[in-house]
This record gives sequence, C-alpha cells and structure tokens, in this order.
Amino acid sequence: MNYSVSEENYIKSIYHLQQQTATVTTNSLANELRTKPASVTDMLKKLQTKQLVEYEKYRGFKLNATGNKIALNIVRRHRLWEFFLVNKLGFEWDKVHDIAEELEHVSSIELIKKLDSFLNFPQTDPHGDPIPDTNGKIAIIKQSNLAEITTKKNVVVSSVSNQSPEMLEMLKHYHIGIGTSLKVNKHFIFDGSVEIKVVQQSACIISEQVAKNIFVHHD
Amino acid sequence: MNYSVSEENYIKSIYHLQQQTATVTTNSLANELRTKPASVTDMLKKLQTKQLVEYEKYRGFKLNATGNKIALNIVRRHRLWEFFLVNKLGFEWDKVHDIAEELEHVSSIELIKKLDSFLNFPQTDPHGDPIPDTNGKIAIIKQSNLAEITTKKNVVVSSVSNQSPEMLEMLKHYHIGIGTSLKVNKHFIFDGSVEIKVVQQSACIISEQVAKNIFVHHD
DNA sequence: GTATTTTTTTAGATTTGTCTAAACTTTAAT
DNA sequence: ATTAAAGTTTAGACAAATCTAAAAAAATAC
Repeated sequence: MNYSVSEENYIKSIYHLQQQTATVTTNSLANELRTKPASVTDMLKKLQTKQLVEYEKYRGFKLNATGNKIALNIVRRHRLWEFFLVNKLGFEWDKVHDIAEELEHVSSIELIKKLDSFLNFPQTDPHGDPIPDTNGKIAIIKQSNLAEITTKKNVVVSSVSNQSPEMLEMLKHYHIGIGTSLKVNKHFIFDGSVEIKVVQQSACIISEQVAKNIFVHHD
Repeated sequence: MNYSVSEENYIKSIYHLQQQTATVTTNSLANELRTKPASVTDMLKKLQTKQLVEYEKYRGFKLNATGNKIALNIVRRHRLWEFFLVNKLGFEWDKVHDIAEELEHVSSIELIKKLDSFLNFPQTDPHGDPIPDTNGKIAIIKQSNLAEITTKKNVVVSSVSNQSPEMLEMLKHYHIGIGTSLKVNKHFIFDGSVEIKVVQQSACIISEQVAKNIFVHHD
C-alpha cells in the first residue's frame, strides 16, 4: 500500500518519538511536526483505521508491527539519501536533513534498491545513525555519550542524537563530526560540563547538554 | 516563489504541448495530465492570477516569459535526474520517466546545482533531449527524423520524441537507443515505411509513425 | 444561416489535511 | 477531594485540488 507524504511524516515522527518514550502524546507529536494537536488527533484516527497504530483516546499511541515496518522503511530511505547527499554530492552533513526529508517520499522501490547498491550498501548515515535494511532490521549500536563516559582513552564519535541545525553548527565549530577521535579529560560536577580534547585541537569545555548528545564507541 | 507539485505539473505539461502548437487547449492539457477539462480550467485561472500564463476564456492559453522560465527549470531538474538514474544508478532509459517525475519536484536549488556538477554538467538526457541551463537557456538541436532523411550514409540517433513506454519498448526490440548508428536503405511510398540497417543487426522495416519519432544527426 | 456537435466553463460537491474555538478528560495542586 | 491547570478531542470552517452535471460558447455540418 501507498501512503501520502503527510501520513509518512506522521509515521516517521511517531517512530522517532517512540525511541525515547514507548508511548507518544498528542502534544509532543504536534510539536515534532510543527502542527496543532487537533490535526494530530485527526490524522491518528486515520492511521488507526488503516491499522498502523494502537490508539486509545486521551491515552497516547504507538505504532503496531505494520506501522513500525513502514517507519523503518521511511527511515531507510531518508538515511540512504543523506548518505548520497554527503558522500556523492559533497554536501556538509548539517545541510542534508531538509533535502532528505523531501527525497524520502519518492516512492519507487527499485530506486532505493539501486541507490543502495550505488552507494555500496552503507551501514550508517552521515550522522552515524544505522540504516535499516530492506526488511526493516536495524542495527542497535551500543554506545555511550560523553556525559557518562569515564575512560581517559581515545574514543571515536559514532553518532549525534540531536540533529538540529543549531546543534550541528555548534559541532562544526568544535571540529566534531562522525569518526572524529577525541578524549574526555574531566567532568565538572558543578554543572556537568565536560572537558574534551579533540585530536589536533586544543582542549575545550562542552556543556552537559551537548555532552549527552554526542555518542562514541571505543576505538 | 515556490509552486505546488500540481502547479508544476501543469506548467510543465503546457510547456511540452507548446512545443507542438503555440497555443494549448483545455482538452489537450486535460488529456496530457489525465485529468478532467473542468480541473484544467480551475487551475488555469489560478496560474493566470499568479501571472504565469496568458489565458482568454475559450481561446486557449500559453505560458508567458515567467511561466516559460519556470517550465524550463522543471525540465532541467527532470532531465538531470533522468541522466542520474541511467548513468549512475544503472536504470534502463525507458524506466526512468516516472521516477524523474517525482524527483523533479524536490525544491532545493543547491541540490540541483550539486547534482549537475556531480554528473559533470551533461548537455542531454538519456533520450537525447537537451538539458536547459540554470538561466533556462536550452540548446535547439537541428535534427531530422528517419521519415524525411534521404542520405544513405550512417547517421546517429540523437533523440526520440515519443517517450511512451510502448515506444521505448519497441525501440529496445529494434536495438535502437541514443547514440545508435544506423543507415536508411529505402523509403516505401505505399505506406511511408522505412527500411533501416542498425549496425550489427540485420536490416528491418519500421512504420512511418515510428520513423517520424526517431531523430538523428549526421555523424 | 440555423442547427447540431464539440469544447469549454460554471456551479456545486468531495477529499485531504489543516485550523480555531469550545468541550471534555486527565493530571496536579492545595 | 475539590479545584485549577494542562492536555486532548470534537465541531465546524477553510484551502487546495479534484470531480460530475449542467450551462454557455465556439466550431462544424447541412
């Protein structure tokens, strides 16, 4: 079955919010989609009759198995296009989100199949997020963020969870990207800020809020 | 300014129909867009208030300078994507139209700029049609079709004007594509059919209708 | 040159996705 | 345990794009 751009956006947003809280509220989804709660309720009824979502009035909602599979397919398309935009067209990694947002709705299955192969079957997008496979299987990469890490060894940035332009602009300023090598020097208890040392840069301090969004794996 | 997918489709279709007849009728446009004449009239009023089209009730219509520029931009996007699909993703040239139809509506200017450069600034799409430049300038390639050609020398297929799947399927059967070398042996006066000899193939006869759609240039 | 056919437009309805404002639930506060 | 606040849903309206059926204009036939 085929879904409208609007439906796809709702499905995808529910999926993303579910990563944090198992059940999603009307308000949070309205906020995510920059729309009004009333519109969310309307669309949710529709998604319910299409059997993509479990929904109980006033009780929040979540994707069912079918909805989840569709969401993962959209995420797959989004992340493949992001990879394409950065690694083939030469976009900066903080400029691709909105364009991928449009490209992800192009519906040809053959297109994504051929794109995947053209890109050489990448496993993660330019932000380090894993790309689901055709069946909706997605690698869960165990990783820790800079606020909780304790080792003083070099670690490698594997993903960034907040991908707002504001955050990405900041990361660029700090010379941090996916694959960047860095070391955690010290945690300040007072405000939770963290001193880090990015290779070939002088040490700097990032706020706890930023630290929590930067995920790394041990090289 | 930004236009809806629907508006863009109307603009593009008017452009294409204008290539054949300077002024376009409601019926022909409805037919081209697989919609109803009443819908065409509605949209035309809208395009008129947006100052993209010259329109007089019952008298047909045509794009004005602004409309033309927008049309050429859409055509540019379409043909660049077609080139990408064939030459990068490895699609057959008769399978790309519908996908390009969706991709052409992705609105980022930067995207098309970078795509163009990634593709190495191609001049024609996989069907041999010229790709307009950023300013809407489009090369007019003087060419003749197989029905009117008289030389017995080898010629090279430069474009095919009817790009329906049916036509393209047929061309594939004859082993004819853009860049194919062939020779015209004989015109049959009775029905206008033409005997041709494609290199490395045995001679065959094509109907006048087909011959008129195959354009060539002299190598 | 009137009558018929074809083409185009209008009028009114429909669908999708959105909104505001009001009503209703749930949660939190005292 | 009421009351107030916050969150959610309903009701009704609206814009975009479409449609059908009927009216109007233009083209054509005789």
